[in-house]
Amino acid sequence: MARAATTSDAFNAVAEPRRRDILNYLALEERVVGDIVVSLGMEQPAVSKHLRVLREVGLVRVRRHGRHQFYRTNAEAIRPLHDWTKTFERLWQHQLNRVKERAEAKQKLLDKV
Amino acid sequence: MARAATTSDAFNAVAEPRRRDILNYLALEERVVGDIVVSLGMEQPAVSKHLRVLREVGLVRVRRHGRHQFYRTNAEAIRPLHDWTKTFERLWQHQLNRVKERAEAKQKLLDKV
DNA sequence: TTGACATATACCCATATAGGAATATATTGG
DNA sequence: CCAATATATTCCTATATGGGTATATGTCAA
Repeated sequence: MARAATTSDAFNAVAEPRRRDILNYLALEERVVGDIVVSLGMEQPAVSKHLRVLREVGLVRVRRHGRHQFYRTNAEAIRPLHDWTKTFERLWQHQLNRVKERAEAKQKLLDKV
Repeated sequence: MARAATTSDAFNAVAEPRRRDILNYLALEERVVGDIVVSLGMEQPAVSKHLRVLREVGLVRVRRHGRHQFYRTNAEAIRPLHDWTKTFERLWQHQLNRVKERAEAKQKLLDKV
């Protein structure tokens, strides 16, 4: 079997860095395809193709106005990613604490000398 | 150009669902490869290959003891993912509020009838 | 040392990619 | 209606994938 399609879920869709760039760019306000092309310095067909992937997994929404397509990030679709990573939050805090404690213990030993 | 390697960063590595399963499984305590095979019902070579990818991007740590390899999730490596998704947190809360407000406004109209 | 056990690697294959170039499909203004 | 503009699609290709299956490597136990 090959790799799962980029359109199979949000995880696969955001694995591509340029698509994350686009999501960042469209986070605060809707933009027209041409704006993305200029601002991110990508080829127009590349942008359209990335937008298609993002649209298929619900990461962006489109609104058509004349010959312009206004895209914007649908933050809600990023939530599953956030939720999954969040389950590890407690752990890395814990791991960091352990590192810190060890460092402090070591320092204490050094202070005695 | 083809898709970026699964080993290019954490984003690509966790795009594969079975690898997320493994990370979940190894989150709380270190485990031996054979345990993963049994618990997640995967073929042993498949597990080894996924572990290799996870190891290359620092998502798991290994400790060898005799012929056993103890793997555990390195939560710290998930943090970049969490940080990125977190930048959208405010937005989906905002978007949800707008949906809620609209629903309430609609309900108010219906109540009048 | 040898055999059993634990894990990793090699090999094969169907598949989907991302980018580039060219072209198709809308939609508008005049 | 036509030319111009905005966006999407098609075609091409090199590449890496994930799953099997088979095999290699490494390590212990007797």
